[in-house]
Amino acid sequence: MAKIDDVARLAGVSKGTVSNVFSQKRPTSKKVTEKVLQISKELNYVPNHIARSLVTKKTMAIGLTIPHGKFFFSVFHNQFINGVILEASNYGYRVLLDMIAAEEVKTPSLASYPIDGAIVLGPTEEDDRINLLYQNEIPFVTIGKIINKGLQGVSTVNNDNKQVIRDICDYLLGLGHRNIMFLNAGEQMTVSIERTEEFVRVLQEHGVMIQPGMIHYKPGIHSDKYIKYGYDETLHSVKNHTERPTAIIADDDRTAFSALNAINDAGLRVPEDISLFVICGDQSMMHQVRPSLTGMDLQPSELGVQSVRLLMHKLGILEGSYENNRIVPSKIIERNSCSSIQN
Amino acid sequence: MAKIDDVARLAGVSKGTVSNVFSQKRPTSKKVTEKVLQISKELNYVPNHIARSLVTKKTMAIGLTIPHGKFFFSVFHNQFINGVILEASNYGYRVLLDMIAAEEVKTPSLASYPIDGAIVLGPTEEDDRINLLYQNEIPFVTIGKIINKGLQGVSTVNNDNKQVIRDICDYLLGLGHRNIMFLNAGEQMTVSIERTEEFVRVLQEHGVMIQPGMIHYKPGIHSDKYIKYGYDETLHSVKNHTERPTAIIADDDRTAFSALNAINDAGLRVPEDISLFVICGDQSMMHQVRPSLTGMDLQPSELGVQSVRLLMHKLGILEGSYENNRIVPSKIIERNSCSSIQN
DNA sequence: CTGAAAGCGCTTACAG
DNA sequence: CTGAAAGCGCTTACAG
Repeated sequence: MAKIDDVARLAGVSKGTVSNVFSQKRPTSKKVTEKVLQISKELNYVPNHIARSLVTKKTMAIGLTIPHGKFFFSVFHNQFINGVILEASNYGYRVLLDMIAAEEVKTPSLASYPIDGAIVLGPTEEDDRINLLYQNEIPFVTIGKIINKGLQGVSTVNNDNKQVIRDICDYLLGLGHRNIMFLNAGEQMTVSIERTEEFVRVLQEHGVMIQPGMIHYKPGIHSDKYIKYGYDETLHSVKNHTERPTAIIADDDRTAFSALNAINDAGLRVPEDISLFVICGDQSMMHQVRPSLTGMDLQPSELGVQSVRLLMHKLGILEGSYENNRIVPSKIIERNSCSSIQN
Repeated sequence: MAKIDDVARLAGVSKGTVSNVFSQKRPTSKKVTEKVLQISKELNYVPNHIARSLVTKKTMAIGLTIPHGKFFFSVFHNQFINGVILEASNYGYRVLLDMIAAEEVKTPSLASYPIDGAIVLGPTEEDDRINLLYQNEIPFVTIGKIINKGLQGVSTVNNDNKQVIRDICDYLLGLGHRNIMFLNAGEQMTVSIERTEEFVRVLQEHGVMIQPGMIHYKPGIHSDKYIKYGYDETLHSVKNHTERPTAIIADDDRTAFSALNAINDAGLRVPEDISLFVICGDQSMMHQVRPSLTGMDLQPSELGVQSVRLLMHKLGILEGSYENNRIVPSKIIERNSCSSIQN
């Protein structure tokens, strides 16, 4: 590969000038510019990104750290990543997919991360990934709330989980439902905790007592119950004819499918007998299935876009003041799986 | 951030020695090793990845180039990427998500790609991304066949598209189906071309004439017909009671849903009236839906793993001889959407 | 608008 | 097993 010296020599200019033609950081005369460009094309020259990075201290890449595990990608993550890549490319940034494994954190014998900043997906309490970034002084943005008293100026992009649940409950209560079952996400996740709190609060505001068995949590990803989460819980509750729920809130589309199957297997129908609401699912899938599924649009792609923008602010690429905690709005998309209760 | 000079000075050794402690490329005495490690820990020192790359000419990153567009991520891509990341991390490699836009290719004013090799998803004929990689002398592996006479030693990982179609046809023919509708992928894709060829061949071998309207192609992603592909085609063919298909092969799960909806809307049932076969879909989704969908398991994750291995061979990381074109096997997963024809 | 030179933080023959 | 020095391919004050 040709290097800057080759181009400089053949173009009869200095290395600095060649550099400026490509970086545009200082003006170059039209004549010189053309000559340099022509020679570069002939030599198939392109500036070496690594060498440039070494002096500019910028890699023009952001890391997207994803939780370690085999099944980490959901449609939600998908769309999120989509938004991240698209927005990052607007600033000339590339995205480095990073799956920081636990072992890696313990043996930091590796070279420092070649990224300018990071976006952390699914942060947990005591998150090693975050500590690592913090130690290496790499600016980062987390998706979802992070509980960590030690760290200062942590930036977060998130849906308003409480508002989401409030909206859903208001919607179902408005349809006359009083007995609502909630198939929540994993118990240890901060999002689940917030949701449950708000779920209980809203229902109590409306004078609805929380019964045992009304709230369930998704089993761990390595549990064999993981894959059929929603089925047994629904079937069990539905068989109880006196107190059976008239509406079910499902964490994601897959859970909703399981619930739907259980309802059908019990000889009941959605939405005539039981309404079904999906918090987080693939919109086009929810649209195509019969009955089509009413649910929330959490705008994962927008979450991705906003997290990149926030990071760009922290990196000084984007100027102006900014809010360290951004909320991405969500809205209910009504389809055919919820109906008002028949008395 | 501390640098190698700081560590060397405080540890009372040369930079070269510090370098060796971290890289392990030359032996260091236990005493020196411990001292260096201790000082490094105190200073929070980690070798600078960029500086290292500049001299070693290795970035320890591979690029995953994905087609430009807003909806590029399907479940298939998902799982594929999953396999890529997991396998790459086994060799200490990171994955740079790259969405080479058309404009970018035209203005190569950007710095050379900081990657050691690349995996190209969804190559098309006359693919600018491939030309770019070729020009920059970056080793790459394509997923799916690439038609390009000019390039030598191109490596490819792929399913055996013809075998896939042959297996599917054999399966359906074995169930007694003779009138099979094929909802294929996009017309311009090499995979579609191969599939159609084989579809026609197998059916003709069994004495089945190809009728007009038996083979359809997925509209472009920006077409408004894209989202409902499969519905109109199915409804139209199903209404024709004398010649209606008894089996439908759908490119992906979404297309299958559309077909399923059309069949139901026409008052028919799957699989009693019409069998439905999915080529490429999310297995767990296909499992959960009712009726559960019989289809192919293309092992996208394995495709990812194999493409990384092949690339590692090309990079000289993995030794030994290797086959430049790898085939990942696929198998039929029988569920409840196909049944033998009732005469 | 352009050039000469120092320097970014490492690794790697070379020598011992 | 260790050190001194050159060099990886750029950018960037500094000077003109």
